[in-house]
Amino acid sequence: MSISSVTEPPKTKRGETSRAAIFDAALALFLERGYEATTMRAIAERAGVSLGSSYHYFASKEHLVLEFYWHTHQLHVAAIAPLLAREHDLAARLRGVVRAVIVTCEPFHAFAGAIFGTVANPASPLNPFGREAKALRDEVIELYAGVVKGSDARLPADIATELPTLLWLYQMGILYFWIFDRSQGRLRTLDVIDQTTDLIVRLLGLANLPVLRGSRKRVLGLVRSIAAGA
Amino acid sequence: MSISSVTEPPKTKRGETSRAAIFDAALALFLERGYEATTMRAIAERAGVSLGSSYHYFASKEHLVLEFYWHTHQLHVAAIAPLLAREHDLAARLRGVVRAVIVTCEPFHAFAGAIFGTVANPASPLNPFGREAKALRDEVIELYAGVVKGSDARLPADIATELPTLLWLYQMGILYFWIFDRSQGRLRTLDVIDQTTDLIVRLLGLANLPVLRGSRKRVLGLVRSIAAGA
DNA sequence: CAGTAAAAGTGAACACGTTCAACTTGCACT
DNA sequence: AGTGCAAGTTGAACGTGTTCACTTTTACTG
Repeated sequence: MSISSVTEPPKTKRGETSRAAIFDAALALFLERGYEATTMRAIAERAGVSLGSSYHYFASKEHLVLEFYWHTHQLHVAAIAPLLAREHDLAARLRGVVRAVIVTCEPFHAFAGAIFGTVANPASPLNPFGREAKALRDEVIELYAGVVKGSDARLPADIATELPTLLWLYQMGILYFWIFDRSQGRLRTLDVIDQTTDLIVRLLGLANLPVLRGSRKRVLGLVRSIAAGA
Repeated sequence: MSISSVTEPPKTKRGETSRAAIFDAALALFLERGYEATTMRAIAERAGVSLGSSYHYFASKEHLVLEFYWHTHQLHVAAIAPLLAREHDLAARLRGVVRAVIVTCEPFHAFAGAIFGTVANPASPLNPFGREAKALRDEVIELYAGVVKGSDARLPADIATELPTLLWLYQMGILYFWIFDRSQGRLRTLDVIDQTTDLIVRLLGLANLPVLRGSRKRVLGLVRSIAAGA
């Protein structure tokens, strides 16, 4: 498990304490008031440090968001460990893992939109495809590689190579849908997850059919070319 | 052709002049310095109005971005008119229309990332799925409905209904890719467009195959359910 | 033409994210 | 104990987007 550092990690005990206090304060305030209504001054005050100190540990308010992503990612990893150990059917693994994403993030739904938007900005180096998010991105892709590898599904090599990246993209799509979902208990998102994971596994089974062979090659070529550029 | 108003339109000649001056100044400054480096004060100054006046016509800096989208949309519509009149092959129409999007937007590539990110924010009512962007969204979807309808392709009714919305989504995906594309002459994006439009048309042809029937129904059901929620 | 209400226009003031130069703390090494 | 230096800390100051109470201009009516 890698260290979830966004900027340079603290080098002293005191530093670690301050950094944690700042992030904890930020998370608490995001929950209480939402992202935009939470000011850096309020975060610093609640954390018991000065405004300047906050910027010593987090280069910007957005960096607090990236740290938040790390936080939820770790919650997610912990949540799915039992499932991944027990279940070996690909569809069930996929469904469970993606459902766990939105269950994990549910407490943060109210401010997820503001947070997602901030970091989705292509101009920011913190955007999902950008430099500063690479460590997290790689870890999530690795997670999905494990979901596929640990299943009893037998996939062609070319698909198995690109699938984890595609599933990472798919997870982002689900999260985007979830942000807009105002249904009770987020049932619509859960339903979409069930249907799409099923569909994905079904299409994977169909990919070997002669009629789809050509399209499959083209799709994978496209995915490789796109992934190479990012 | 609808009026491209973002907030309430001006009611006097003088108002129209001011509004246009503000937008023109904004566009010029975005081109010169980029989006973030352009301040509302600089826009007001170049437009020859006061800071407060800018906010009389555009409720926020983001609203200037939405107006910018209207602007490029109109350029796009004008650019594709000849093609749509002449060409009736669906693949060619689609390729031409999507290529025209990025050709139209090419002069703005440098600041497109900042602009896209600002308005993609799910927390903003200006986001592509949101209330304030509805008029533009509907118009683009209508444009793609025309692309499909004016072609000689014979599509099943259920697909024809949902396809325009999917193509609008597809266009946003292409734009997102284009933003990150740093290749010379944006050749990578053009290549991706050629391949994906071909692929789309091919898959549409395959949708009637018995093996895909089930998946097709599920995909369309999904699309309908997702579109209904937005 | 006078009156008036809506539209257009103004700039000072506010709160925010961020920067920075100066200050304090604590550890390593002699 | 003393010294040096990196890490940690500070809050005033800057520039930004945005708001608002107010003034000026415009268009229309009796």
